[in-house]
Amino acid sequence: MSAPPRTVAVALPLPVDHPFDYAVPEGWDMPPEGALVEAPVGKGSAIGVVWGPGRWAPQDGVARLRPVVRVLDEAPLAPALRGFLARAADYTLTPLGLMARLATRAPGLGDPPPVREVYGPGDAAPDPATPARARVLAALAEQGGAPMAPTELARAAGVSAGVLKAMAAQGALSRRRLARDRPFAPLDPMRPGRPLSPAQAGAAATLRAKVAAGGYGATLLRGVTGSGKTEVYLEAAAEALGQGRQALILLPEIALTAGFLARVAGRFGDEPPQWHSDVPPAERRRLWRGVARGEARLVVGARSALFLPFRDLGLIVVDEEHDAAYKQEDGVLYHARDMAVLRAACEGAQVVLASATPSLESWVNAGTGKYDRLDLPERFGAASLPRLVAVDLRRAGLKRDRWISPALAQAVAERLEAGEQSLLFLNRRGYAPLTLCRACGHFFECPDCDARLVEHRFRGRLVCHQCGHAEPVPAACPACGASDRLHATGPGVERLAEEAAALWPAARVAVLSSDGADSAVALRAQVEAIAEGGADVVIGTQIVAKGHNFPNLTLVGVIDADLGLQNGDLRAAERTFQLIRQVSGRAGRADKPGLALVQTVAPEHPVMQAILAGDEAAFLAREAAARRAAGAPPFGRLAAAILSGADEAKVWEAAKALAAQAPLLEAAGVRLFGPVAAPVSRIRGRWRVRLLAKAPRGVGLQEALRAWAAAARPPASVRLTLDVDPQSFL
DNA sequence: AGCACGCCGACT
DNA sequence: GTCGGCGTGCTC
Repeated sequence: MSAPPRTVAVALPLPVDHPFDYAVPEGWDMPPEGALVEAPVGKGSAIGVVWGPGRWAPQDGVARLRPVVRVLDEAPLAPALRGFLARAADYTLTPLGLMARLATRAPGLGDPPPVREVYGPGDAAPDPATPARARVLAALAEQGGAPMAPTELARAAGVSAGVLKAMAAQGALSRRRLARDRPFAPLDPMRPGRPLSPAQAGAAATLRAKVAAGGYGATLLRGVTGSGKTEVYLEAAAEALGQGRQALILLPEIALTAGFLARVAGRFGDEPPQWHSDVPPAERRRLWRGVARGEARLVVGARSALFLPFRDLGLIVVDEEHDAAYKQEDGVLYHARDMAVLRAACEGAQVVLASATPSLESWVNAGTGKYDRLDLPERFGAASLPRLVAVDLRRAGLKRDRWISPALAQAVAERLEAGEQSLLFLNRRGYAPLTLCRACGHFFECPDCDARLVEHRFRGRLVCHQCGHAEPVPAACPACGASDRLHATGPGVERLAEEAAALWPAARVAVLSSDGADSAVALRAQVEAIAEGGADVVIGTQIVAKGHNFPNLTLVGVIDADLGLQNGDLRAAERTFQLIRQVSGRAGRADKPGLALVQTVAPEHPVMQAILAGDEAAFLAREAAARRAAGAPPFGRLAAAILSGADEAKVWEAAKALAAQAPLLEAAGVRLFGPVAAPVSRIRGRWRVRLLAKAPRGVGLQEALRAWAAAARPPASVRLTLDVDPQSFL
């Protein structure tokens, strides 16, 4: 009788779609499925997840298996989480190990928990009993014998650290190690929250009942800005916590503000832990462990929080579910909203998608009954939505290089007079999108990308918005040598600020864009400071649309409402509708009605008409009909194949080879379009060519794509990226 | 993803 | 005659 093979299959963070087998050393306990292990890979080692028993057999040709290095002292990933990772990997065509890494991405996992040393009273009497030693014991006695940190004790007793060391050595002091990690503040689901309106109370009761019933369910929670969606889904979170389960609230990163955390604290008595890119390593580790142990009950986080190792997740909220920031666009490509629904299904949890302007996908899913729908009709606190008025730019009589129409300027002046804030919205960073030589027509382009350089006058640089390349603005044209002929063409927020300063010299003008701060935290702080009254005229890109309330803001001016409609993107109309709705929703609070002036060259455009009429249902219905007719998402499915490489000819060659394998896709019911040069045909020196696969619902799109990509594997110098459900078509 | 092995140009 | 470019393939 030979002993059973002591092997495990380990999912490793490699771009290889199968787990690797390892031997478990004799005398070790077999690590359970889901355990985190360190395993040798090539020269080094990596942290992986035990995915099952090894499938190795002597005849497989592998001479020997290398042994696992160590089993990390962390909770194994639960079956529900592993199931989620496997299905997410399958759906997004991502190697399992790379997907699993998202769930093990806390630094220092497996390290012993951080400890601090403390001194308490010892068993022995000090010998000799010097006055200094007596003072030490007295200082401890004053604390009731509670252990103290060495520095603290030494200071309290007025002795040096050496005295403590000597006392500890002879047993006059006891040395203990305490966990340094703070415990998680208990959150009280029974604490009464803010009073709810009847509509809120009804929606909250429905969600509570769904959470209480247990099991999977999905709800689209729809309500205009200020309708109190947050209070409603916090009730659902309270229910999950009351059941002893955990809850996760996902927000677009920029919406994770102190204001939001304070609202949660208002409901539960303390702030919940947060998870986002600016959380420092030690705190990430503490939270990862706290979540795995079930000690952290409610987590508020950005999209990557979706991969935390919850022990018993009862609820996921995806706030601002329509937000494009939920799509992860590099590395592992996934849509956090869709993955949240998948995770909820795997966990037997409720998922709530909340938005004032739902995505068409979620709207359709609610229409077909795949999701339930809850509407919060009126604006909480009796304020009304802002009045939306178009300003026809064709008749506005704007002077050259001016972007603020007289009507808008007049409205801003009135707000300044009244001591109220105005917001001018323009979704363009920098000073001007194009810098042109008026003598020879030369314009500035990025040396590494197919993109114009954007002038950033505050920084005095020309910047590439694709790769970050920056160069100083020259005094003379580099092509023809003409000086003083370089002309900034078109508007950016910085230029708008210049115009605003000229129009209203006494006003405090502030620019809010992602260029203004070097971390997400700093940016949030900046938004908050301005919202609290730090400026009279706020000029911002789309970051002002997200999440934050501007209590004293009564006017919104949309500088160029047509901007988003210019690219032929599938979702251009939807995005424009959502963005303008969200931005205009910033105007007006409880007692001050708001006004939104929408500057456009095409007020008769159906999208503009829908925005102005505020008729969201009609807009969505029309958009849905158009997408259905085109077989576009969510009625059909798309996947993009992007080939990229430094050698343009090789990239095209690889793209044509893939296109030649189209019959493989056609046979499975998937149509292939392309290849075409990507709209941004070169980024960071890499040429990019796109293909688009389109399938009706119900067709095994991923399966077909896998076979197709395998049949025409591009050479190593060309990278193939498969993007299932692409959101961006660049 | 890293990393090593493997065939063709500028050097002590 | 070698050192080194990165193109190709592997990692249990």
